Amino acid sequence: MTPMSVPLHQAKADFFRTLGHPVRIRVLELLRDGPRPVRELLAEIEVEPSNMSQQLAVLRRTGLVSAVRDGGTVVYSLATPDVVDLLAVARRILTDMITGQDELLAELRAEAAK
Amino acid sequence: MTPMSVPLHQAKADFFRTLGHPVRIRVLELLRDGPRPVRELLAEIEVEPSNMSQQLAVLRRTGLVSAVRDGGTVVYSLATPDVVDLLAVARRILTDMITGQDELLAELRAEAAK
DNA sequence: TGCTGAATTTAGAAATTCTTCAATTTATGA
DNA sequence: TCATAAATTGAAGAATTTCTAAATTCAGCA
Repeated sequence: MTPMSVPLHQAKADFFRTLGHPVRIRVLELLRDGPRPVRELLAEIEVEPSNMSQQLAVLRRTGLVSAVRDGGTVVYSLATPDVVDLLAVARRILTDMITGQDELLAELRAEAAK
Repeated sequence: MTPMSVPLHQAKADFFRTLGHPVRIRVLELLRDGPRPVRELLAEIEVEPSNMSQQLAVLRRTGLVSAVRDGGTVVYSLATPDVVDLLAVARRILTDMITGQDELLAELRAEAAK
């Protein structure tokens, strides 16, 4: 049996890890609605320009977004529309988990009221 | 229009970050096929028991898996079947992205054929 | 009780990631 | 050419995460 996919699991982990940053998540969500120049991303997300560039570089390296220079500005867009699905599934899971916590909280309250 | 709350983006990022580790990914994939005791997870994944416990603790904290004690062993299972969808979408994106890297691509295809 | 296997916890060092600041590139307009 | 805006890059220190090893908990059993 092949040394079963150590690099594959690493690749998957690396992929998810690039999503593990609030600024990068916000960028992807903004790009869901279409391409945007860095300037606009900076207007919507509170972060220093250099930090934004760093996070954009991470997304670029992973291949999730692509950048095109247009004169003085650089326009970013999603490299694949599949990212939209991923964010949607993630939101569904988070919604389920938070709902579950609410239910648990309700149970605790009911128990305390006895 | 109300800005999406900062804590929400943090929650999303935290969620993805818990997926950003090869051992944790591997555990979730094994649990896809059903509940398993820690002993079996250790038999399939090359990692020290204490390290495994730590990664399982991360998954537990996030609410992705749940653990039940059965005598001397502890059995883990997926907390929500949605995780399966998430892994599937992620694989689809990876397939698209790494078309140039033949080795990884072959492994992904082999996995899809199971 | 004392022993053993299974699993977790704790603590610390090692490695990685994040943030910030200064310097640099690229294009545009005076 | 010079100046400026937009964006990126590089490097350092701070903050997190990860890994390893030792100690601990828990259940079952001689």
